[in-house]
Amino acid sequence: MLKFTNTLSGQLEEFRPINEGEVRLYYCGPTVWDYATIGNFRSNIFTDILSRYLRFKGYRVTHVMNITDVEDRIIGLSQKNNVTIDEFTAKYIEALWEDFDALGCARPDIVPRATRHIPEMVSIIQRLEERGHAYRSDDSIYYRISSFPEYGKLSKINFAGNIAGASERVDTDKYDKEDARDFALWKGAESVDEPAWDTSLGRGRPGWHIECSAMSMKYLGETFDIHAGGIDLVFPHHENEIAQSEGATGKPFAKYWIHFEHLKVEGESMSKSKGNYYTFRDVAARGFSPVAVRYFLLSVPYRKQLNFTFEALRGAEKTVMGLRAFRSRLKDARVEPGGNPNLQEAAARALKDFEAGFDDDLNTSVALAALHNLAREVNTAIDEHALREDNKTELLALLDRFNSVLNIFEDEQAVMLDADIQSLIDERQEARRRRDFASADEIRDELAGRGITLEDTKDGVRWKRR
RNA sequence: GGCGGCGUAGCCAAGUGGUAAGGCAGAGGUCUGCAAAACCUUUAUUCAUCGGUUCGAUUCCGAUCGCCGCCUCCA
Repeated sequence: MLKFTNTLSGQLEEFRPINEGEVRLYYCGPTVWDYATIGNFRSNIFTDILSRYLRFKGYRVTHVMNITDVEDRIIGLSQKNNVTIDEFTAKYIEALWEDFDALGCARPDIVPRATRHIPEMVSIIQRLEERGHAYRSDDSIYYRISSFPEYGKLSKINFAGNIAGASERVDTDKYDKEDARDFALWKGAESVDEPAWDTSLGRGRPGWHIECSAMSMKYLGETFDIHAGGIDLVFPHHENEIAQSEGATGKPFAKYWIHFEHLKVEGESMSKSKGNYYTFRDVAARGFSPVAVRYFLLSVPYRKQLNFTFEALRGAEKTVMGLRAFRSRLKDARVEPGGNPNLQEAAARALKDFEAGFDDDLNTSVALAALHNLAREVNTAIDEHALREDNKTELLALLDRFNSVLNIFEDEQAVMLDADIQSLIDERQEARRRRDFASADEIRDELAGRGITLEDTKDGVRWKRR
C-alpha cells in the first residue's frame, strides 16, 4: 500500500487517486535563469522517481512540469544582455534538457511554459475578480487574502505571531496593498521596455503564483492528485496557488502535496557566497559520472535533508559500478537448466522489500538495501555455481523492473566487461608494436571514454576503472 | 519574534519502545605468475550531552549544546 506524507495534513497518508488507476501529477519546475544546481536536481530526480514508481505500480500517469520563463531575474538579466526573454531563456532550457538526459530523468509528459499560457492566467484572474478574491490597485491586481479564510492551511503559518517579528522584512511600501500578505496576480507594466502582454486586464505580466494555478488546472483539471515541489515553495508559492485555484473554482485543488527537502553541502546550506554552490555541470566537470550524481541524490528519502560531500559522491560512483558489475556478471554467467528455489525466494524477497521501501513514502534507502542484499546473495550463488537458467532469466527481468524506477543501470553497450577491456588493450599493444600510434591512442581514448584509464609500466599495461 | 527539521561508525545514511539496514572507505580472505578487477567475510555493547518515564529508550518526555530551513518570487 503506497503512502505519502501529505504536507496538507502533515500526516503519512495512504495514496488513493481520484480516478481509479490514474494519477495526475504536477511538479513545480525550474525557473530558467541559470543552470540547474545539484540541489534542484534532487527535486527533479525525486519527481522522476515518483513518476516512475507510480508507473511501476501500474498507474497511468500524466506528469506535468512547468517552466517559469518570465520573472524579475529573467527580465533583469535579459535586459542586461540586451536580448528578449525568450532568447535569454532558450539557452537554459536547452541546458536543462541536456542535464535531464544525462541524469536519467524522463521528460515529463507535458512541459508548459508560463509565457505561452497568459490567456489561461488572465481567465483565472477574471474569475477571482468576479468572486471578490481580487482587487485592483494602480495598474496591478492583487489577491485579497482576507477573502479566503483557509489561507495558511498548507504551511500552517500563524500570521498573528508572525508579522510582528518579521515586519521589518515585509515590503509594505512599494505597492499599495490592502494587506501586507496580499500578493500580485497581475503586475501592470511600468515602462515600455519591460516584457508585457496586452490583455483584457491591461498591459502587464502575470505574478509568479498564478502561472502554476493556470498551467496545472489546464492540463490536469481543477482537482488533481499530486502537487510536488521543493520544500521552500510551501510558503508562499503553494499556499498562494491553493488560494487562487480554490478561490476561483470553489473546488479542492491538489489532493496530495509532496515537498522535497533541500540538499546541504558539507553540512552547510548551498550558496554562492559560501563557494559551495554547484550546478550539475560543475560536478560533472570534476570527473563524476551523471549516474553517480543520480544515485547519490536518490539514495536518501526525500523528506530528509541530504548532506552532499565529494567523498560521498565518490562512494556513490563505486556503488553504481558495483551494481553494474553485478548485472554484467549475472548476464554473462554460464548456467545449467533448471531453477534454484533459494534464489527464487531471494528474488521474491528482494521485490517485496523493494516495493515495501518505496511504498513507505518513497524510502529509497530501504529499496536500495533490498537491491544490494540481492546482489550479495546472487553473487555468492554464482561463486558456488548454484545459479540456474530460470533464476538468471528471472533475476535479469527483476533488475530491469527495479531499473524502470531507479534508472541507474546503463545501456549494455556502456558496461564493459573485463575481457572486452583486455582484448582492447591487447589490440592497442599490437598497434604500438606496428608503430601505429594513432590507432593506439584511439583505443586509449575509447577506453577513457568508458571510464577506463591505462597506465603503462615496465611489466605491461595496467588498467583501472575510474 | 513566530514556526519546522536534524544530530546514528572515517564519509553518505536507514531504522525501531525490546536491544543498530545498506553503500563507500578500512581490515582479513578467495581467485589470479604478480598486480588490477571481481567476489566473500568483517567493522557502532552503541545512536550529540544531561536528566525523566518504562521491566526495558537510540526510539517517548524535558533541558542543554550544535547544525539546517521557512516566515524575502531559492528545488
